[in-house]
Amino acid sequence: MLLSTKGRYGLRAVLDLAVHAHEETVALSQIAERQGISINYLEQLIAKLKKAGIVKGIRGAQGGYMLAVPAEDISVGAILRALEGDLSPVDCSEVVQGDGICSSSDSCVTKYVWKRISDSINEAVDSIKLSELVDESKRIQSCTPGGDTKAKQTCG
Amino acid sequence: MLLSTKGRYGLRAVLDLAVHAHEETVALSQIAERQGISINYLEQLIAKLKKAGIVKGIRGAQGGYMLAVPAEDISVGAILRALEGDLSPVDCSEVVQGDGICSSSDSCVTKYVWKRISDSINEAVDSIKLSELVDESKRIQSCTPGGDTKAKQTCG
DNA sequence: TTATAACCGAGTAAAATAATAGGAAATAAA
DNA sequence: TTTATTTCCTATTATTTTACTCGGTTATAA
Repeated sequence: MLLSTKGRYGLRAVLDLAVHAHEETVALSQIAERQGISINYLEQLIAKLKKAGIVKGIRGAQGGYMLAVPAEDISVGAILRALEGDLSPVDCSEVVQGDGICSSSDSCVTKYVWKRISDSINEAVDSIKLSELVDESKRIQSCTPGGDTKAKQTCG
Repeated sequence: MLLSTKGRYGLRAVLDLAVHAHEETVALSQIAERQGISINYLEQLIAKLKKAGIVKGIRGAQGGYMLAVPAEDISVGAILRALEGDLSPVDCSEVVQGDGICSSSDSCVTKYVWKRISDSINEAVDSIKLSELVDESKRIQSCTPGGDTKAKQTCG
């Protein structure tokens, strides 16, 4: 459980928003209900996403949220970092810097380990775009109208 | 900070143990002092490593710990998993299973994301063997006898 | 016999997480 | 202009996890 509910709920919320992007705006209450997340808590998560420039809010009646940029331009990495902070396995000071020179030789070796893990995670999350998840999500939905999960053959 | 002190201290402790493996056994008190970790806390970490078959303890006076298997056969992944538990970003039930069929289509898409992150992390940590870290550690030590960190040129 | 050191389980303080709560400000619609 | 809606903002709180501490028991070399 390396990720907290912030990242887990938050990604689902953004995906929900992206899937329903054809509507003008999507109210938090709708996302909260669909995803089964407390609206008050979701409010805090969306605030982080807003700050990171991933979503934007429209205030007032009939207001709501929408993506600030196209889904193609949003990576899962950007979303998760906005919600969870840096995805490094340890804090920044413990990750070896670019020049590869460590101040403390004692923990220098483990720093390389943290760097390799860190790079690996970031590479993985940055390679996934929100648009991919939207496409996949729509594909799955179209296969199971009304919750019919029998049609696995053509939709697996 | 995806990893807790368990994984961070623990890896350093195992590395310390591996580096000093030429001695018969290494007492926890020695590792604790060298690494600046509370001996009582370290005791709990080493218990996990012992349970995982990574180290073994020799009881009694002049006892201590040693690697249970050669350093070549121990991956950083095994060490971190022993200490931190599963390195998955979310709990097991939220990671898509092998057959690629999800029960809940709603969160199915995010499960693929967790799986990709999970695979990426495990691939990274499993590819690093403890013996590599030992070699690297000895190389650095030999470059800086008495803490001389000026000899970066030949040792970078 | 004694010193040493692993082994074991319970407890505890601090921090982080996961919320809850209550209101202020903006805006569309009536 | 009023009202309903919805974002926006800050503070508080309950729960959980983390990071230890403490006090002992058991095994064994000297």
